[in-house]
Amino acid sequence: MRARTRVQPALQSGGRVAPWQNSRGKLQGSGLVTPKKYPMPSRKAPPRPPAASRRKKGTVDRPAEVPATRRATSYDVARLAGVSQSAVSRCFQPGASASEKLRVRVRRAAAALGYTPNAIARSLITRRSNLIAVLISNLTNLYYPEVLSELSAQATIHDERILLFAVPQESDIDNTLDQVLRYQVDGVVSAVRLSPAQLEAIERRHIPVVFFNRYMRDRPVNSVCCDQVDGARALVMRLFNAGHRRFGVIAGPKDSVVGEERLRATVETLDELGVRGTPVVRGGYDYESGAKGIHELIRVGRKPPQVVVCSNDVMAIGCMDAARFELNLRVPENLSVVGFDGVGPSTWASYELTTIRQPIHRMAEATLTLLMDRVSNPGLPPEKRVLAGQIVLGKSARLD
Amino acid sequence: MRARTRVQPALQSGGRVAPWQNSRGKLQGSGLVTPKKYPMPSRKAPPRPPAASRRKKGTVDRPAEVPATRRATSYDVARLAGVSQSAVSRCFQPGASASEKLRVRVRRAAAALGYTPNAIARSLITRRSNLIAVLISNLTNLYYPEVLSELSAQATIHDERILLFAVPQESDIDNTLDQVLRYQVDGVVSAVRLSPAQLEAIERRHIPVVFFNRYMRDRPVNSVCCDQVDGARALVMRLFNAGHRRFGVIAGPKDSVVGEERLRATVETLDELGVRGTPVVRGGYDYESGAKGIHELIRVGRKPPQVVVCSNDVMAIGCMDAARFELNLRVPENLSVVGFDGVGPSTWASYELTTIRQPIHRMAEATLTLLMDRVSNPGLPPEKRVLAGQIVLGKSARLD
DNA sequence: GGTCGTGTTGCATTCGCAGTCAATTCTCAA
DNA sequence: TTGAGAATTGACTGCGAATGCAACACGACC
Repeated sequence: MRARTRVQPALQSGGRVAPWQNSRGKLQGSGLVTPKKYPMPSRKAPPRPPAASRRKKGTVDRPAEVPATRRATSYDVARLAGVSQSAVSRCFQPGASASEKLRVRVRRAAAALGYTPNAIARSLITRRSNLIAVLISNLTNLYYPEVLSELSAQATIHDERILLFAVPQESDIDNTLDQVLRYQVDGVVSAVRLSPAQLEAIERRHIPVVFFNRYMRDRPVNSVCCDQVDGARALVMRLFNAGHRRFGVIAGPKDSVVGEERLRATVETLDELGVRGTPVVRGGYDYESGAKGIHELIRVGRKPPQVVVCSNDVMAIGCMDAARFELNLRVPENLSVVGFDGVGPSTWASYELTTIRQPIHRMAEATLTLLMDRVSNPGLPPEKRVLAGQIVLGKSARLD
Repeated sequence: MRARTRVQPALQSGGRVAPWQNSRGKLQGSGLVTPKKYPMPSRKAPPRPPAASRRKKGTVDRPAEVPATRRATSYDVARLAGVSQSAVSRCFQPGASASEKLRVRVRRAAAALGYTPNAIARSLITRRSNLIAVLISNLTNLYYPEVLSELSAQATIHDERILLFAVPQESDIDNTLDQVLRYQVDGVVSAVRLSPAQLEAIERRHIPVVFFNRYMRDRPVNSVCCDQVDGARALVMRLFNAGHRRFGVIAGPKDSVVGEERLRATVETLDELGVRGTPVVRGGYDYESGAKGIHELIRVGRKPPQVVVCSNDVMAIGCMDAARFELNLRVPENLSVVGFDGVGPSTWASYELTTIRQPIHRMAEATLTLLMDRVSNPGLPPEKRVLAGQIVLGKSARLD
């Protein structure tokens, strides 16, 4: 039977192995080898079949495949340096036992061959991929880029790489999760909602999960959140104390746990202050939702609101723009608007939003700490860390 | 010789191997094994020493380690399904030869054990990690999140995962690159600048690189760009035809190749139109740069500009805000402002920026096509794809 | 010189899976 | 019923690096 078609023909270095070139670099044969040291190769790599990358017209011993010379392995380095593979391995590990002399020698050989340790192979045996899956949804949502940026910085500190899964909608997460599991990630940071079954699928593999600004209602999970309740509460109180009485709320979708929390905190606080029947409209956390939201609030209420509490900044911005350019209202003179998040554009001069700034840096820090603690110590119980947000007093709301 | 201690005691299911259970699943001994099929285990896994995860007080046969049951491997599945490991492997490969009966049987066993193929191990042997490194700098820059989002979608289409490297400044890329190389990525998409030496380090490992909206001046590389020249040219012409004569430019930093191209195209077009001596100030592509820029332009020119051409949208927005709120100018009546990129906020009602929208979706598509072509066919020569941008006529510039 | 301790290095094995080759079973026509 | 060919399945090896153990080297000290 002829050789089967290769799956990855372009990446194979060639079919056969030269007899002298045992692929493992072990010394074979009966015993006529130098007993002490490895045979010192002439220089560079031992003679190999001519690299097909520079093949000439006639040199076709296989159908059009472009083998490209194999990447150097620790065996190659070992051979060139005249040491064992283990020695090479140890030279690239921080804590391993190896003399300075050896290290120099090995590093020189490695440099000559352009050797870089293969993290894939290392992961296989150490059972540590140094990979963290980050699940994130609306990258275009202004809030997430900063989160991702901070998570990345923190991951680097913990010597982890980020495997990014930008899930398009909050849909088809199952396929994504399958990939997450295949890659043997050390941990998962999820800024998207996971069903209990999905979470279980991950935990069944003993992979720790930390939710970012999100948690699950009916089950203890690791999570890092900004304090929605306190923030919303403080903001509402200030607005109330400044004399506002007619409130309106532009909330997020119902399936957003933290969004609901912001909403609940807002309404409850108003309740305590004796303000009832505040109209609430739903949005999708995007600009258009904010614009539509203010129109709707005006439509449903008996009198237009004096202040609109939005569940995030982008909606607040949409609300402000619509109020100014479509409703001819002045902000904050005729209408106060507050947001939540403290994203970059909230500070732009056109908006100067009054909002709750999330401590994203510290949240990312906490997230990775929580996660890595659980990587090295799988027995730790779930933990929720709630960090206080910071009120930013902009000019979008009249606060006396 | 007694059995050696295992390499990863914490992750092993137990110290000893049952006589029938050769660690590799090989049948050993002279020949007294069932010739046809593998011994069907009672149910689930074969009898093992009690999992130490639920160890009791007395059951300490190893020092306090938290083993946590090992993840299921293809051998475990094979044993449970009563087939060989190869069979299991084939059942999880799309094209492989396996009967429907076998597939069903294996999948059932896999489900029972919660088995997921180990992509790390697979990569080791196939020499394909299905990982793509994406190097990106200012994630907070409004433009990049959308890029990342689109790249991610495209990567998924090509069955690749994204290994994200969000490099803090344009600094210490060398360490980052080292990690890129270690992870045996199939390819690299770089939205950051690389030095020739850095690029060479990657190409030496035969890893294809595609630059995103960027290229190298003195050396052919794969790159996908938006047409800076045509875009800038068209925009300037329209502005000129609308009667503008006094231009000002807020450009990017000098080391941004595409930024320089935008600048050069702008200045050259103006030159052709007979407009000379246009003042140019430099910014860092951020909001504050735009604000500072307009002040500076007014300071350096004899007369204030009628129109400011900014090298990106965020600076244009900063410029507009400063013009309106600090200089009391009306946009576009007293000052026209144009940007470049077409990021989300450019369409907000407060700005309605006139800009060149980059076709990010198609750029991402082209990027991955270019890259994957070179993964499967390393011999392909470098290629540069330039896609036309689209003029967005907002209200930030008077265009008659 | 001998003994012990410390530090360095090599050997052999292992991680989980894919692919090769050979053996076996199945299919269908003669 | 048999044989040829196709389809399916299994045994075995190796991808590249890490690591327990053993062997060795070197020095200090008695």
